[in-house]
Amino acid sequence: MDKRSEKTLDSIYIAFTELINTKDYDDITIQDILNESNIGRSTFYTHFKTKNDLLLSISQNIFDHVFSHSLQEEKSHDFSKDYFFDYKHLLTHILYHIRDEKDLIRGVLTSKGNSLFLEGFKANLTKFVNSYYNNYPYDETNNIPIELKKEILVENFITLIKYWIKDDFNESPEILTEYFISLLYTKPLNNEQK
Amino acid sequence: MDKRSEKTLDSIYIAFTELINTKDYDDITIQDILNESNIGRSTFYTHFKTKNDLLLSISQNIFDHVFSHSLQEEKSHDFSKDYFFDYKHLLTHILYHIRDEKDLIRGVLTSKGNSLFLEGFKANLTKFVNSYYNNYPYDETNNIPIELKKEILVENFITLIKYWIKDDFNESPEILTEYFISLLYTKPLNNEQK
DNA sequence: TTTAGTTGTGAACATGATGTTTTGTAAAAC
DNA sequence: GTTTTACAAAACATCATGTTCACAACTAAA
Repeated sequence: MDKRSEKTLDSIYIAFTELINTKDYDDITIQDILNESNIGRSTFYTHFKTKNDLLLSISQNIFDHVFSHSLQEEKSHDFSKDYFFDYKHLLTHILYHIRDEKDLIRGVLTSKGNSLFLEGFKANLTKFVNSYYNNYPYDETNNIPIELKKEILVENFITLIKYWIKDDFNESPEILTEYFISLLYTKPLNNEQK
Repeated sequence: MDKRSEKTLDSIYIAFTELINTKDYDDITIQDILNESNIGRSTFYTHFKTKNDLLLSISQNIFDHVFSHSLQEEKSHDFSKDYFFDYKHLLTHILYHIRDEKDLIRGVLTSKGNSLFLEGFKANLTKFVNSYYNNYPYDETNNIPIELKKEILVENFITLIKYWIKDDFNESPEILTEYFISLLYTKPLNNEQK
């Protein structure tokens, strides 16, 4: 790849990371990105079709980093025993990768108008959840439709990340994993249930 | 209020409801709204400052309908006994109101660029959750920070609504309430927990 | 080092949405 | 019946978007 292109893409990514931490995605104009990165308008359009296209590209970079290793590990690994421990380990692994990208993820997950990123994030998490249920299809912890349960798991994970961001990534990935698992298997109430 | 204003606001609301069910919020232009509602540009701007201002107004209408009765009931009611049953009842009540507004809520909750509505929705749900924990501050069902737990509850409720929408509001509010409660108090795993 | 091909740049331009202002008209309020 | 208020239509300035073009800068291969 041309070194100039690389340099250009880098400055665009850096400019975007800078901007997304100062204002909402909706409020960032392509003009802002051109000013911040000091590149020409036509240059931007040779690399990206729209602002959303840029966000998709950035999101994909994040997902590659955060998920690819996990999914690869998932395929090469035998989950017939200790599946629970293994998935717990994968989860922690993902959290470590998320922390690596904290500047970008904080910006993109805190910002309004983040639906494009969220969509992709959920899609990747859904793959992960499906993989879990493929290896362990019997979930009798509560009597709700399995599709709803999966969506709840995905949303819970995202809420966990947002909590982590608010906490400025203070707690460890291991603690976060414990929180997530704790949400899955709660103690029943001691008084009336119905 | 002037009958002409009322009529104008109505046509704007109706036009917006129509549009939000055909395209994403981001893609709706003020021009679209003018065309759909057959009102003049200047008329729109005498009532609303921006498109977001319109969405805020519409959101507030929804929240007034969905939540006001519940919060009023919550204040006048004695929750010292049977708090659990009472909150369950309030929850079902809220779900009935949501179903009343299903066309608007479906559009606004399914659409991309819905962060304004979501924000207000979460704020109202948070009030509700806080009210619950004020009357019953001891939650020992899992060992996670109470603020995280509250956010999870709010997000779970929204996920539940989205599931309901996908299901085209087929299941009853009572069933939905059962799902939500079932998420709160799950059975523990019978094999290893840690 | 030269050359051929690719990529970046600035400027100019067309387009379309936003938001403001003005003027005349119709409806509501008193 | 008079006054007040809301409306529509049109014109306008502004701004972001996206395209085009001619030229400069860079890369890679001979």
